[in-house]
Amino acid sequence: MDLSKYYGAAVRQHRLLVRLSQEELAERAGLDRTYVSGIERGRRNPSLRNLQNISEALGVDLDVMFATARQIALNQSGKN
Amino acid sequence: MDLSKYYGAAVRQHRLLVRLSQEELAERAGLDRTYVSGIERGRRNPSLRNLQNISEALGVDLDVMFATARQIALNQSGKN
DNA sequence: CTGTGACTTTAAGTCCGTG
DNA sequence: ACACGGACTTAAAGTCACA
Repeated sequence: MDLSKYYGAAVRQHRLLVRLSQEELAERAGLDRTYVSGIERGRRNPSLRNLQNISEALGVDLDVMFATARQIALNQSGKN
Repeated sequence: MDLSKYYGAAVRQHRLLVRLSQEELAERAGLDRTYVSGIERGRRNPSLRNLQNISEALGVDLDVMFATARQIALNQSGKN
């Protein structure tokens, strides 16, 4: 199972919820814009430190991020 | 805040709960034993893929792992 | 505003050992 | 069964020009 893909989707979902652009999120997290882009598309395998940075920038705890990721994964396989 | 420290404590807590040694956990997760040791001591910054590998090896979802980590962090600062 | 490939630098992760 | 270290290989971090 490709978790990075669902994690990326969760990041995007929370980012849009708080109406940030990738650039704004990147700046808040102290990361490059293109790196955040890569994460949202599931092309990156971020380290714990960056998972935490992004979580804090979004104002969401990491466990919530991964709970969201799991929900997205379930909805994908459910295919409603 | 040093999340890797609390994440490491959460790994150890769940590992002891299912009565695995570090070596057994490492083998199940496809990782090196010294690496798992480093993670539990908060000296490592593991990637998402390995966070997932460890979670699966422990039979615990990632969001639960991080919820545990947060509980441990809270109990530390509470110091009851 | 975002996706993408290519790239260099840094850190992750392995393997050998010790007490 | 675990902590810890050194040397090593591999992958992630981090950046860029361009679509």
